[in-house]
Amino acid sequence: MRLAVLNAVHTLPARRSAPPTACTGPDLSHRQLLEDLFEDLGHAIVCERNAPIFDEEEAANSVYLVVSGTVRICKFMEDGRRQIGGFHFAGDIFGFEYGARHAFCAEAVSACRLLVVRRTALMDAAARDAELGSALWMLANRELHRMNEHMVLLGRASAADRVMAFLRSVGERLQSPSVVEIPMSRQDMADHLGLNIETVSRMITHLRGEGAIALEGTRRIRLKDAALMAA
Amino acid sequence: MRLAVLNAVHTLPARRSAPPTACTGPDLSHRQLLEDLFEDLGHAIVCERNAPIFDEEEAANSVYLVVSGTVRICKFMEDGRRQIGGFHFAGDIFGFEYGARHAFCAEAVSACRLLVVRRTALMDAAARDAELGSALWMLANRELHRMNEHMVLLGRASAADRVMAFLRSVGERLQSPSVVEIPMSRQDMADHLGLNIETVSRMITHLRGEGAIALEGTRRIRLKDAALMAA
DNA sequence: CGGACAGTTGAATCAAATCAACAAACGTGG
DNA sequence: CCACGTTTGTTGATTTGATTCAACTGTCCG
Repeated sequence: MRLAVLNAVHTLPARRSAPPTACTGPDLSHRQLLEDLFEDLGHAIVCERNAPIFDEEEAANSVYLVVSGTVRICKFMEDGRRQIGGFHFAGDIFGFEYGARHAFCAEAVSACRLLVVRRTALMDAAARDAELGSALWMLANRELHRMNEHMVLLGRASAADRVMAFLRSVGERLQSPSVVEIPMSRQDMADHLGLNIETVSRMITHLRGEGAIALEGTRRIRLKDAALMAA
Repeated sequence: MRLAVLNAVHTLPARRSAPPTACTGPDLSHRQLLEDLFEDLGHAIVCERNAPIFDEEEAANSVYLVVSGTVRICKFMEDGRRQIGGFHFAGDIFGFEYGARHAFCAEAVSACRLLVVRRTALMDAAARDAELGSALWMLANRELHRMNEHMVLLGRASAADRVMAFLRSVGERLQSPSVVEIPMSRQDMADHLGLNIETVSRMITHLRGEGAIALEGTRRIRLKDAALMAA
């Protein structure tokens, strides 16, 4: 039942400039350290919209840094339903694994530029450089933190709360808290929030009716102050 | 709305023997390394049932290794509802944080013995010893992995599937896959699975009716072969 | 212009929550 | 060891929020 997507990943020369919309969180120096490392050790790839980056069960050989674009981490069930565990935006790192194989797959939500390093190279570098090890450590913990928050949402929140919280979180992570340019489809949102597409759509309509948000296009949403306060 | 619990954490002399029911996962050597470290650097504490170990917002100064007993990681919402992010059993480590403060609280599900080390001591040791750093790394990734699985459950699974998956997972982690001695209450299960207590109870009754499980007491459940296969 | 997606809206259905009672297990003190 | 109160777990009736099924609208792109 999985969507057929074009596998179109081409290599590109690595570039030196920092990603434009990165750097969420307090550890700017750590993040810079990691970006430098990816630029030194890694190579760049470009993925077009919906291209797979790695599949579930695939050998987990590489780790990825998002330069631009958005990536989704997902898992498919037998019946074709999909759960999106999270999204990664510019500056985020994804793809490290506990085991030798990926437990989830990664796909490009929008066209993406990524930097890729071999997992072994990263681990070696981390073993030599304590600062780097600590940066990776912070990153994993931040991810744990994000997931914990999301579990609360999935376990306890109403459909409207899930959608609102999602919009807020995307706004923060893309560094534009009041006008959010959503890179993913309603279906992606639904699969992330444990809802179905119709419910997501209805909740957006409902939040608009309440005056919590305003639509400036289906993928461009303005969050009203009141809604931002209630965080 | 939070339950009033007795704060009764006493110090105990450290002990050398390995925890009896530990060691899930392939990294036995890493786990041993961490346990040795906790015994060298840490001190032992005992918590009685329902005692808080740390609270949300509390400074995240320490990291904990479960010697025996069960710990729950939870978050409370304004309306008093609770989401349990996960449980920790003998051999598990919990309490590291991305920020300076805990984002969640930890409580003893049953009477517990824990080993505690200062976060700074652990980080220093990890900075000196690459092997140790890598062990911590593995641990965080395993936790990410577990959370991802749980998010799929919360987002997409029916009540019956959640309960069944939970019983299987507890069985595995306690190393008794077919007869599971559940250490937590139905309410704890409900708050972990994003269900309410009545639904958990009904699903257990339902699974019993289906022949997937058999009750040997409310907290002692036998998982039938068929149910174990369907993993 | 027309076909394919992506998103919205409506009506009917259903799974889980809620409200309410009851039963079983536990622990404490007589 | 048993009586009693408290906590924990189960079951039933009803309600409700989200899903499902279905139709329709808007938008992008050849």
